[in-house]
Amino acid sequence: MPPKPKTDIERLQLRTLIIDSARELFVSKGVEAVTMREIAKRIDYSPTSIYLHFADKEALLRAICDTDFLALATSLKNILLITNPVERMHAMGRGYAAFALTHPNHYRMMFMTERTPCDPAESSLQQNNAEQDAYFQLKSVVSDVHAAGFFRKDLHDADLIAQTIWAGMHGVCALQINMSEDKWIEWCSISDRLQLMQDVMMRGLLREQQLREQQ
Amino acid sequence: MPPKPKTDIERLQLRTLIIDSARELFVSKGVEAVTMREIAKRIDYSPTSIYLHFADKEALLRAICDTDFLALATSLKNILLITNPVERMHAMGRGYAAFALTHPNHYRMMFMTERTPCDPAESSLQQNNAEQDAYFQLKSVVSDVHAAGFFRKDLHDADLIAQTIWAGMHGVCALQINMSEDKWIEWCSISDRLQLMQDVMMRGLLREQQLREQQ
DNA sequence: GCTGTTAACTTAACGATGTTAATTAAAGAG
DNA sequence: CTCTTTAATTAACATCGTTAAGTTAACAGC
Repeated sequence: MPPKPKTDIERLQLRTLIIDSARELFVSKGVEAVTMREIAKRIDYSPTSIYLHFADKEALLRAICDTDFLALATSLKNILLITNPVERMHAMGRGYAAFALTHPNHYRMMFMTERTPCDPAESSLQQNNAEQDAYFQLKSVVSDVHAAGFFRKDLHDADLIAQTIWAGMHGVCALQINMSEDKWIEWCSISDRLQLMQDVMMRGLLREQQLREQQ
Repeated sequence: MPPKPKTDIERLQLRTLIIDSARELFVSKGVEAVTMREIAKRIDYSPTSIYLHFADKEALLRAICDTDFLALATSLKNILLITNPVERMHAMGRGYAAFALTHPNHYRMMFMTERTPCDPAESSLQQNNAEQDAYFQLKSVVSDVHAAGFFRKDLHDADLIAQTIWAGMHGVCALQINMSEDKWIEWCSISDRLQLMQDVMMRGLLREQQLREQQ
């Protein structure tokens, strides 16, 4: 029963319906449960209809990723309002970890799964937009801390600092998501691990004087 | 043409033949290329024969993992001979990253892939064996540094410290393996990122006096 | 009003995958 | 020589992503 003409709006609605249905499956049952056939069943279409909106499964997953990247940036937005730059940087780390640990499936897909590299040109998100680009948010905060002269004197590259902070938080979150059930390791509590990582980052990056003041 | 009796040695030989063949495929073409049928073709057996030695694909992959965990511990063994404990801890970090980045496929499977948690009871490796357990190696080094009184005065839990160091190195390596092709980020060189992470860890964990001496 | 053309959608099918069931062949035991 | 056991095989199943070939309905032009 296929009526013919569909406005751009209707096409977009169906597209987002597919994405939402796929995400529901994904969140509740993990990435393996996301099959084209199951998605189709949920929205009462045939599996092949999905291919009218997405080139393949990979493209569909990347569309989900895009909305998740936006969700991450959105969840961090309020933190940018904190005036003290060091405190803001600290809060960014906490906010990032909170997102990762409350949405582990999303986080895994975004940062831990092998996937064709994300090209900004093909993304629906705007790079260097403070509302959409979480890396830009982090880099901005790092730049502010640097402009205030709070980093150690040999640290100048905002990208390098941002990527190191990211790596530190990512390391804790990724191990937690992937390995926390592993019986080989006697895991300390995730809050202790997060706190020590943040502490180490601060001590390792900031001037001593600045450390005392934050205290 | 199945001759009947097989000694335990022959059974083990075939088992390791399967593992080796699977690993070859895995290393050269990635985890997706590892199919039961392809493995079987390589060793001139039927696909179902593999199931006489492994319960399922997951078990086979875990067997590969086990040999890789051993390979990691072996590659770090010489580092334990370094006398200065701080230098040893530093070298452990470098050695770990070197393993991760020269065997990215293995590293991904060991630490970045969703898999049923590893139970020490079912592993072929011995926990807390300095030749086989890389985490034990790290924890030993951390304990030595702690015993020497080189950590900051508020740091006492060797597990917590080890897990934080691990998370820091893992963060850098995991982002490199998974995201280094991502065009969204202007990645700094991996050597710079590794060095800053190690630097931050040292500054964040060690007493100031100890930092100056290492300099 | 009839007739294409085209868009939306479906059914059928292909090839590949992990895995199980049923079967065969050979070596040893009695 | 028969019987059991074991290594291995072939056949098959269900499921997956994906493509090809149809089907139906709305619009355009005459």
